[in-house]
Amino acid sequence: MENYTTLFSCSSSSTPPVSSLSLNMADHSHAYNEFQGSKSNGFLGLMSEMDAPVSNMNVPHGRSFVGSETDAKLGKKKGEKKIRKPRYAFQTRSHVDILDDGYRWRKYGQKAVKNNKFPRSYYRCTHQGCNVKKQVQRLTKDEGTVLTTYEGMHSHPIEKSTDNFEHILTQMQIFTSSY
DNA sequence: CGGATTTGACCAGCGC
DNA sequence: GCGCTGGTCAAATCCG
Repeated sequence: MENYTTLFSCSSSSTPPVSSLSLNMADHSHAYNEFQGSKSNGFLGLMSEMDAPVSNMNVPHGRSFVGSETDAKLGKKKGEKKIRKPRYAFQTRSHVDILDDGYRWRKYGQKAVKNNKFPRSYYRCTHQGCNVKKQVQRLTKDEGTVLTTYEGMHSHPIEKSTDNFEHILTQMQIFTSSY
């Protein structure tokens, strides 16, 4: 699991506690049955999908990971204001958009995107002072895959048990920003 | 009754 | 300069 953490840190050289992320993920107890019970097959099948080529996502090519992110568009103001936070994209094989990672999210928007016939949902962490955002979008190509993009870092302990999240992680294909 | 969703409006950046 | 697109706000609504 450490390797995932490494991936996270790469683009966030300037971003603070990468440790918190890994910590949060490692911090768990158990709520596994939740997934085993209702969504069962979803993640199991994912494992096999795992080594399958990820090509068909909207990531341009090659540069699927490593923080190249930032800059690009968003003409910076005067040299430092609009620094875009690194974003971490997870492509997950699941039939449910709601991937509960243990944090409490409040939906604040939904938008239809041009290349997807499915809308993209915008969520924000409800914890006070924690403005971590994430957006969930489902791939047109196969609706069984959702792309979750996290932006920012949680500055507080996780709110519910996430034993399952660790499992999900091991079965996810991880990318970082740049698309 | 309080907090979470929904949904259309609004806004800013970018390409043409 | 205009229109398109992505991202956010906020009022109305829903639900426990």
